[in-house]
Amino acid sequence: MTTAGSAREPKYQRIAGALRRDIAEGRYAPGERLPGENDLMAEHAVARMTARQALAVLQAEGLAEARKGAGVFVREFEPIRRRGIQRLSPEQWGSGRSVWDADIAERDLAVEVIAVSEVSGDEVPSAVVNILGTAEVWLRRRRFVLDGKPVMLSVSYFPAALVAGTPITETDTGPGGAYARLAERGHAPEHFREEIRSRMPTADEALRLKLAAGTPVMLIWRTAFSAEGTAVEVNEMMLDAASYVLEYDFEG
Amino acid sequence: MTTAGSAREPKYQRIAGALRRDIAEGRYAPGERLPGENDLMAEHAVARMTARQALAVLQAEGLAEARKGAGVFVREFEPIRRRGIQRLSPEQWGSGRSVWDADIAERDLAVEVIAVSEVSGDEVPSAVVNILGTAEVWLRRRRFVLDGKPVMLSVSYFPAALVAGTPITETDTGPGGAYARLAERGHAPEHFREEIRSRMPTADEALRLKLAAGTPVMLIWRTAFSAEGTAVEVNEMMLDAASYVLEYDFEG
DNA sequence: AAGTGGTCTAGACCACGTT
DNA sequence: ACGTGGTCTAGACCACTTC
Repeated sequence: MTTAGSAREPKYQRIAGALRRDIAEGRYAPGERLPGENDLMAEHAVARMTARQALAVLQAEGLAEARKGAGVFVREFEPIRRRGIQRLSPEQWGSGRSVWDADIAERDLAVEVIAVSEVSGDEVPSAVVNILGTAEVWLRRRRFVLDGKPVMLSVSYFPAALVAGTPITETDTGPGGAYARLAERGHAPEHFREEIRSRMPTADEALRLKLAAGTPVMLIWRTAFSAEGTAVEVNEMMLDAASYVLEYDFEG
Repeated sequence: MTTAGSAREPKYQRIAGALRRDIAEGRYAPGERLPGENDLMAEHAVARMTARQALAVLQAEGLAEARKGAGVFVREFEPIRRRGIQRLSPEQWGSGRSVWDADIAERDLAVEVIAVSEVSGDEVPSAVVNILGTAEVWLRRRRFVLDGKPVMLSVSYFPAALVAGTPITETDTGPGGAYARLAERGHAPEHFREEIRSRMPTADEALRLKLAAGTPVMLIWRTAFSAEGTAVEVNEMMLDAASYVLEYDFEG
């Protein structure tokens, strides 16, 4: 049940369909340049706007990517495998490694700490207040950059009462990261919940993640609970969906 | 005499931004109609294509939805909460309930069995062959429809050697579903792995899920392993991302 | 019947990247 | 310098929904 190509398929869909088939069948390889607006106008005898519309379809599907002044190219990607469960075991952060280390072995990674600050009241999203049970929190805002491209934005919220005076309130949280510090204070995270959504980014979000058109984001909201069942961290992550595969292993 | 539009931001982005703000601040409620092309042309003194482009931005972000002949409307969502782990415990399918029952309590659900067939060789995706270790498989293709809208497409693959002669090869798998039948044969699924990706759908996929523009899909590839560690099922699911929140609970 | 979005044309100027 | 995609205009006809 593909195309159906029935009587009245719009021209731009027809053109887009032909290009899509060519990409799928490898006639245009990842990274290769596709026929441009002028090529399509000549080849199919259509107006510029119609050729544009055809290329826009492929970009909206995430199959192609326009580079100003250069052309439209077939997209290529190589996703990061993020293991949702093993990566959070104490063996990971207990040994002085951050959980992120578990994800990528030998690629050029930079973790930028954008902000570490104490906030309260209206400045804290009400969903976070509800989960943590307090509006007095420390916030850590970070950006993860892989091979020069931002792949994830992250905001972690910690109850101020638990982390005041620890390195969690500083740029460098020390060996093992924030979870190791929480454990030293007797609030080791033991139970986790991750909620996953996906949607298209706003213009602003697309800018901050340098997303190509047609790329969704995945939103992960993680809550970490201590042994007593109290929430000790809420972490809102926004991932470039083209850069990630999430993996969860569990017993039935 | 064009333009030059005072600032660097294109007109259509300016118009889209104003509408986006209005939506965020509740001046247009979910389901409500937005100003149409003609309204925007008059209000901002622009050409039809420019007004269209502004509305296209909001649709691409998943914020708005066009209905032919009617107008452009603010989208509304009410996601299904899919619990990735508890839903697959033996208590669920062991008691004669299908795992799906765990997701939605009181909404109008229909599970359509599209196809049940034996396939082999080239007809089986090579990724599936690699995991199951055989190219002789039974396939079950289903569609899940909630409140009249398709929300998930699913294809399950089972090794033919394990399921031949069982109700898994028929339309109705019986109480507890396929997993209960596997358990009766001594191949109870015990370990699961789910891989999650997200991307924009192709035109064909959007049609089959009746997706609004600007809606990504989430792809879940689940592999079920028996106690001996052999793969007994591979399930490829494609979900309407606007209809789902995935949830995973686990210990550190 | 009126209004809506969907498609399409045939021009134009611009900012940008490659050459 | 040239070709590329990005933006924009001012028209047009169509299919569809709503009244």
